[in-house]
Amino acid sequence: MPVSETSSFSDGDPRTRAGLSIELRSAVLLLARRIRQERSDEQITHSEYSVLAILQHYGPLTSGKLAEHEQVQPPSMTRTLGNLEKKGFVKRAEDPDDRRQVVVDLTPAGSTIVEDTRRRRDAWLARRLDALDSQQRATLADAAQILRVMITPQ
Amino acid sequence: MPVSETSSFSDGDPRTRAGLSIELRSAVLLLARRIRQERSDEQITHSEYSVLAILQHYGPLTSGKLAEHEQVQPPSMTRTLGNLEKKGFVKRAEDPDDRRQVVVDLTPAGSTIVEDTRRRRDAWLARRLDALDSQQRATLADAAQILRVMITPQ
DNA sequence: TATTGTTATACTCTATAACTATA
DNA sequence: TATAGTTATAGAGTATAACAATA
Repeated sequence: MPVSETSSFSDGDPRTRAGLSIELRSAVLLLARRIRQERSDEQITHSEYSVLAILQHYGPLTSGKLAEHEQVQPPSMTRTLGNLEKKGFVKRAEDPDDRRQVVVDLTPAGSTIVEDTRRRRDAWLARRLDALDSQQRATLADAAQILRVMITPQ
Repeated sequence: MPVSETSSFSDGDPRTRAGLSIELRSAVLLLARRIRQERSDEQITHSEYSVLAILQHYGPLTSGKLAEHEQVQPPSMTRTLGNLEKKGFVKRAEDPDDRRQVVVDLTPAGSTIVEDTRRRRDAWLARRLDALDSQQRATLADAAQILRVMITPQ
């Protein structure tokens, strides 16, 4: 491998447009896999935790709104909610004003687990962020903002 | 929600340590899903493409080296290689010096498909990167480098 | 008719455990 | 015994298509 290379690919210099695409994609896919594998609390998966965290923040939401927030298709949310309901962490109820809609809310157990889980679930990533200097953290913070805008459906 | 907030979570200010963890995780997971869903060429999945790209760059590698490069367990790589072999894009051969090892290489069809696919597969991400200004792209490039180091097993 | 959610089904990605062949 | 890879099995996450209930 030539000494000038900083990555695995011959066009992988992240300062070029093609290189940025390659490097960003590779880094993002690896990090996503790592995050999903962090299951310090065996009671809930990452997707489930994510739904509980939304409900904790926003309060009761319909299945459709949750799917939209998570950018998944409705059947995917139905499945996640089914699992959460089986575990006793959410309850589903018909909206009395529009009985097609299902309003989802945390149970007390769900409230407890999402609070208890947050710090443990964050441990892996937080530990690595702590190992960075403040300049690097600032760069990642900026990057997260840019990515959020990029990802938002146009 | 306080006006100072930039995100969905009450501790989601990416300038705080907890907020950075939350924002980065959310952005990374969404982007990873989007990238995996980009299958402009229906012949290969993203994981398969990724293996072909490595082989194109490095030349023939053992199954173990490929698993290490992709940071997956050996059986995961076995499965991906099996799929690629069925599709005629790689061939596997015993290493004559150590017959436990399997050396994997691109077939001519594999070489063709990885080249043909690269630009199409990159289209979604590249389009969005092109919409950014050069300062934002530089930030993402820096972030990709930082993430690469963070992710690397310690 | 249009919308909301569910069921049925299938595919991708990944893992762990147990095994085979070779060193 | 140790290593490289495979087979068997399972689970998470997601999708599309077809459907039911309600508006």
